[in-house]
Amino acid sequence: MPDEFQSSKPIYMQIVDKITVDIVRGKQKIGDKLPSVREMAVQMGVNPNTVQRTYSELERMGIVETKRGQGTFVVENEDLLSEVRGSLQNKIIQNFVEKMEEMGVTKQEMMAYLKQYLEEDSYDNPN
Amino acid sequence: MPDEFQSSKPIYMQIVDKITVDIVRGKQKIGDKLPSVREMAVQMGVNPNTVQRTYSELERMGIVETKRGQGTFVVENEDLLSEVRGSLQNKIIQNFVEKMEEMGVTKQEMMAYLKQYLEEDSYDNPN
Amino acid sequence: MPDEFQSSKPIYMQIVDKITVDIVRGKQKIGDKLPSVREMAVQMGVNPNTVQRTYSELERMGIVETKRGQGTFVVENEDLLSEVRGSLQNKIIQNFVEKMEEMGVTKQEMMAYLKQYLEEDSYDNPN
Amino acid sequence: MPDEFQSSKPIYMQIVDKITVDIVRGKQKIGDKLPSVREMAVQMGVNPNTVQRTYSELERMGIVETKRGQGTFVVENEDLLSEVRGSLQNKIIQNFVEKMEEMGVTKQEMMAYLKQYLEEDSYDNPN
DNA sequence: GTGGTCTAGACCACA
DNA sequence: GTGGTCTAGACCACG
Repeated sequence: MPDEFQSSKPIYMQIVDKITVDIVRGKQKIGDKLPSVREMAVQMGVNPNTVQRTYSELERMGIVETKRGQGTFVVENEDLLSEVRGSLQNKIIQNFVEKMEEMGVTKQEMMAYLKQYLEEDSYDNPN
Repeated sequence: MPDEFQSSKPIYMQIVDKITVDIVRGKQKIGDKLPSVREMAVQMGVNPNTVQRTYSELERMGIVETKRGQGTFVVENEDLLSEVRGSLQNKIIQNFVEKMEEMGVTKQEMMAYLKQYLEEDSYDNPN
Repeated sequence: MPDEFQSSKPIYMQIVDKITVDIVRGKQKIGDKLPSVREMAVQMGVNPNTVQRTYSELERMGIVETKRGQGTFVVENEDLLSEVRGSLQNKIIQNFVEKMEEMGVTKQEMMAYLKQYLEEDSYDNPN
Repeated sequence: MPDEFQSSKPIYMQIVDKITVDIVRGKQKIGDKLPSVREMAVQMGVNPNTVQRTYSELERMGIVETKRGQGTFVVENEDLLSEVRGSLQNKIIQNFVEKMEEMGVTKQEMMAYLKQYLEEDSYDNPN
């Protein structure tokens, strides 16, 4: 099995992921204006073109819309955002299960280990 | 020069991870001889130097030992392997929890979502 | 410096086209007074200078005439307007045929496709 | 009605259109390799990045696929290409009908004018 | 000021 | 050699 070593995700996609999470978990609210391309470029320490590409991708995904000469805004469509949120969570769970199965862990064990981990964690950080 | 963006893990480390998993989950048993550097290089489709670095790293981690003129063998130390196995699993769980928390998911929800996912999955793939 | 790519037609020419169509299809009748340069500029959301150039061009084309102190009027020459109308229609047809030929569509097919399109369209919008 | 003047389509989209037509009408056959990004850039008198963007868009549209280190190829899916062809033709027809209607031409007249135009054209260029 | 496009030139992983 | 990403710096149309 030659040839399947992951090269790092492109920067503009890493930013896409970051912003998507921010939007989906409500850190950026519906209708909010995102920082301008140039601002965001400075914040991220990246070239404006890279951010531009990020914003294009976000628009293509439909979770952001741009108004000419005004800026880029979180789309006002709660349903879409919910859907994206669900899909992201599912991907995380799926990844987790796959990796655990690869380690030879059964489903019952996964549940047990997770429960244990969360309970230990709760002494410092009760929830 | 942005620096907060992850570049891909070096290939030799990706192979380290892969072999570690193979050993820890018993695909490579205690005392087994690993393929020679050249063989492994062919199998992985990479340069022998890369495999050499991989084996060095595995030896440094203590889960493999080289016998001059004979080859590279999985170390005969069940306790160590157990420890490594536990540590790997913990890392996977930790990563999962962090990502879910980043999405604003509470611990209760994590358990519920995972349970649901595993149950859905079981129709085709009962375990 | 690539040069074979169309840059957008100047705005004043786009307005020329628009007004020409309005006149030729009778939305602006023979002898009608066009809005003043300032009015039209507001209507179109452009600079008055731009409209000025538009009116000059329309006058050069002969389909409009300016009377000092009174305004700009559609020329009272039905024949000329007919001619312009025919020429515009011909340009549209020509453009259509060229594009279809570029797609490798034969003349018979053009007729057939157009007929089909118009008939489908007629369920909602009979004419 | 201020504000609807067409700015020229971006160069990379003009190239997209051009290549799409070439593919769809069979000038570029199924499985054919497109010129490399750099070659095409020279041919078109354009920056390689612009062509790169064109190729990305073509891939996004699904009518082209790229093989790492090998090149960009026309996708081997006759059905998809047929569909695209139909859609392009429809767009041309639709544009034609809209413009003619804007000129106050009825459907019957469109058919008649087109027929007449095609027949006149046939003296030089019989088909 | 905003987003969008384009060029020039560079570096990367891949085959 | 191929496609893909990134930077730097420029210009545009828009509100």
